[in-house]
Amino acid sequence: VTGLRNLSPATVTRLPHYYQIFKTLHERGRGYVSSERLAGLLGIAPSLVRRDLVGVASGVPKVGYAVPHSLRSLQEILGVNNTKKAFLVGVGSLGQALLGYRGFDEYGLRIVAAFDVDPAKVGRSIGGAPVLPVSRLTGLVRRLQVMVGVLAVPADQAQEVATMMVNSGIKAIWNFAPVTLELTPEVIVRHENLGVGFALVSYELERRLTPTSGSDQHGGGPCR
Amino acid sequence: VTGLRNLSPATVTRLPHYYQIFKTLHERGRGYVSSERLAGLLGIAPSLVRRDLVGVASGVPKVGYAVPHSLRSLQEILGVNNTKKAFLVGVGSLGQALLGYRGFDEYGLRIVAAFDVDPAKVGRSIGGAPVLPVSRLTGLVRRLQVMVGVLAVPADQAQEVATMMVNSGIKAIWNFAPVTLELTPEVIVRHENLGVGFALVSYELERRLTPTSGSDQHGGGPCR
DNA sequence: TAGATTGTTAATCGATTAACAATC
DNA sequence: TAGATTGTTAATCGATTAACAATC
Repeated sequence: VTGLRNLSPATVTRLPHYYQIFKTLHERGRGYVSSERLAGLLGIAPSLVRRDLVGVASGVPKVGYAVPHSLRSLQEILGVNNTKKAFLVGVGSLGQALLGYRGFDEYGLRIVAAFDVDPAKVGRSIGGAPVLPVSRLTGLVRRLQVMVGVLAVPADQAQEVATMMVNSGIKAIWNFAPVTLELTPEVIVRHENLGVGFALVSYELERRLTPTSGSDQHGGGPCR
Repeated sequence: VTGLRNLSPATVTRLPHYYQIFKTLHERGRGYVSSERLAGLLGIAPSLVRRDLVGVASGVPKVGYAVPHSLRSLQEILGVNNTKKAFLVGVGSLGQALLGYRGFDEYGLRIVAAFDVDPAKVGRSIGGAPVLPVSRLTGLVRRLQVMVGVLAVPADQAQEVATMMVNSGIKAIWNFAPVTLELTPEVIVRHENLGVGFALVSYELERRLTPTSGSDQHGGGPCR
């Protein structure tokens, strides 16, 4: 009931979805929820839900999982006990959307400053983060103990900025630019690719709409 | 070499990453690439790369996969042969970022129109899509044969808009709003949750930075 | 030819499900 | 108490890897 460490990667990917669901249920005033209902919302088996929630929340037989308690527990695991400071580079429309996204704190991401080359953007403050000139990044990473770099620059500048971030001491890069970055293997890189989400939607549409001979119509369950 | 249908879900999730990589390699003028190099970039085994690419591109022993040919083939599988029309609702910062994202076409997503309740936003055109009043959505879905709804509205309006979309005939919802939607099981729903990406970065950081007794330092490979 | 790299199969691994005893 | 739902284990499934023959 402390961190992500002991969980499997598969469980870790589902945790934010559980969080989302518990938050929604909480807002709707539901006090308890069963593994069966959660399973339905996630498109997985109830037993897997119960297993995922070991070490997150304890359920009550015949009643289910207490929504407020589980929600608080998830907040601790994902956010409170797990906060990482980050710099975001590139204050275009995507960068601004990311900065404006209230709720990264809840997942443990604290964007302490944003950077851009455009002097017109420098000086403002978006979503609580000041926008600074990129030239100042290098000097601030170690001083503020920033671990994560969020890359929201155009594709043709991503490699350059990524290299600079890593040289400045950043340990992990969360890349939203549509390019493949080449960095030393010690650096953690995650390429966020919007195409992935849509490819899965598309795949599911094909599967359900193409009338394959004599097979069941749809596999059921949402694709999370 | 036609669609996504015959591929495994796991392969489908990687396809956009392959596409990205091939595009980057193409821009850098590389003519061929080996499964080993691709595997390194994706953090998977070379044999899995070779298996993924069966039905996508054919490699040449001792040479590798032809970059331009593989790229074109991926474009066909993901985009050309697979195009779905979509409506986007909610032209806030995220909605605008999504509309401005050149490259959805390449993944088969064609956003033909955007919708917003704010009259100030209506009438403009962003990323080639006209912004219309939400009231006009229902009448246009069947007329234009729109399959997909992209939800970029605030959380508290998402359920309402989603229900409307489904009643209008939309078959799949790609949801960027931070809420859990409740819809009939025939509807395909994908909840895009930015927390997932960051949770995995965070997980990897913990894994590598926490010095567990006598275990290997880092598992290596990027986390895609 | 020799050697590197593909395509493919069998073995391994991890994740998911089904079943059931424990529990409120 | 009876019944529903959890926690946990064993069985299943699918995805990944390793190995190797085929090929250029």
